[in-house]
Amino acid sequence: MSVKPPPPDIVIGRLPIYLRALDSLAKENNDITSSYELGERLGISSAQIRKDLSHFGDFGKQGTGYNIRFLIDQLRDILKVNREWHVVILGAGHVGLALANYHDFTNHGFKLVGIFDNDSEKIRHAAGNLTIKDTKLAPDVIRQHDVKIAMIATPGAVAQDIADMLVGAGVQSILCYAPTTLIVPEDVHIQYIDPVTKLQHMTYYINT
Amino acid sequence: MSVKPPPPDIVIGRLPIYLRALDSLAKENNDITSSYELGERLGISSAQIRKDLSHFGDFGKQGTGYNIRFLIDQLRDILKVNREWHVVILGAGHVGLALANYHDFTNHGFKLVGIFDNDSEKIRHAAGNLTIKDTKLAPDVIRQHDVKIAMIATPGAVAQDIADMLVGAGVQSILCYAPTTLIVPEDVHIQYIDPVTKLQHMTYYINT
DNA sequence: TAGATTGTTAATCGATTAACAATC
DNA sequence: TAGATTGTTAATCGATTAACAATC
Repeated sequence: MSVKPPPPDIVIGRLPIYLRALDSLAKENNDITSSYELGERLGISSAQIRKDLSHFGDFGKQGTGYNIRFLIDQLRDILKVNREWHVVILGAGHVGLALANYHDFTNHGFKLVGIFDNDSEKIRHAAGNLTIKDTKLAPDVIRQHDVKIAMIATPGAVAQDIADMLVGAGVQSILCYAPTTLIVPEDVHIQYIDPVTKLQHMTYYINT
Repeated sequence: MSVKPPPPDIVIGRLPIYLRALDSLAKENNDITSSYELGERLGISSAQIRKDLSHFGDFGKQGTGYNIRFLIDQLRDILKVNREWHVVILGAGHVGLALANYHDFTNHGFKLVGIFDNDSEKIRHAAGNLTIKDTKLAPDVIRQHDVKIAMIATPGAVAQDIADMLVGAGVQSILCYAPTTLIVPEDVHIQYIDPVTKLQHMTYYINT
């Protein structure tokens, strides 16, 4: 008896990209699309798109393609983004404040429920719809709002301590803007957003 | 006669992470390190680190490990970050302004030489050390300062037009904060930073 | 029906890991 | 010298692609 292996993480990572492209096709008043059209828009082979989707079900029709609304709904189910998630921000510097004002979170079901900083100068000031609170209060807020997702926008030097605190309070997903690698238990997922390392990746290829 | 294949892009992408870890080891007053220690810090196998580095040279000593200062210098050479790069920002919303105030760019040799927006309300206002200029002026500034790197922080809907303009003006590397996939010539490199797709990648794994 | 496009298989391609001789 | 760690090889593992029968 063979057990079906879980879909590869690299495939999971492409689903949000597919979803974004489908949303934009829907906004342009299309009803159906094909793996070819989608691949064209994303610079991905049609075979890869079909293979990726086949991990989760048969969503298309031979000869026709994919119903866009239907595929959007399926992907939103798979990714669990068909609900509202509560999110906290740690650090209220320029990055944290930009995140607090980023409307695409709300548009996609990510509701900000807290922003925290250690700096008493910043505490009680506004940030988007929120008021900056002392970092000490973060665990309480996380538990009260059943927060599973946090964004770290602190200096690199304190990011690991913050991550430990978040994990202790029940956070399972961390979006890390701090320029450092975090060590967390393996059931906690991290995505890194460090513009400097991304720029350094590209400078390799620049010919002057 | 066999031609050595170029190092894989996935390896290039890890070098900045190694560099960052080495910088932090150096700051802690270490002189040497090993592939084991580095792997420990980064959650990467020591074999992978050695293999990755071996694409570029023999940087270590058997029995001893790697001289940190030396390896940092080598990696900075390889990645071409041992010089100053001029960078422009397109879009002066919250994200663009946060980027204009992000000091890690300057610390790593990325010098901001322009920030642009279409909104006449924003033009002539300050952003970090810069003054926001009309987007129409971007091609001139890019050519004057020999800019090869741009960051797009505009709404998704205009990002492709902006990218076309940048490529036309000579930009080879684009860091894209706009939530869309860009189509560019193959000698132009793009890195995407879309927090929403990264969050959606992680929600898949959350158990409630 | 004829044309189009899926889902899937098998082949190819590429990346990671384990193991170890070389050697500091 | 003995212990440690590299650089490299071969084996393993995993991801992508090409091709096509199935079928709408």
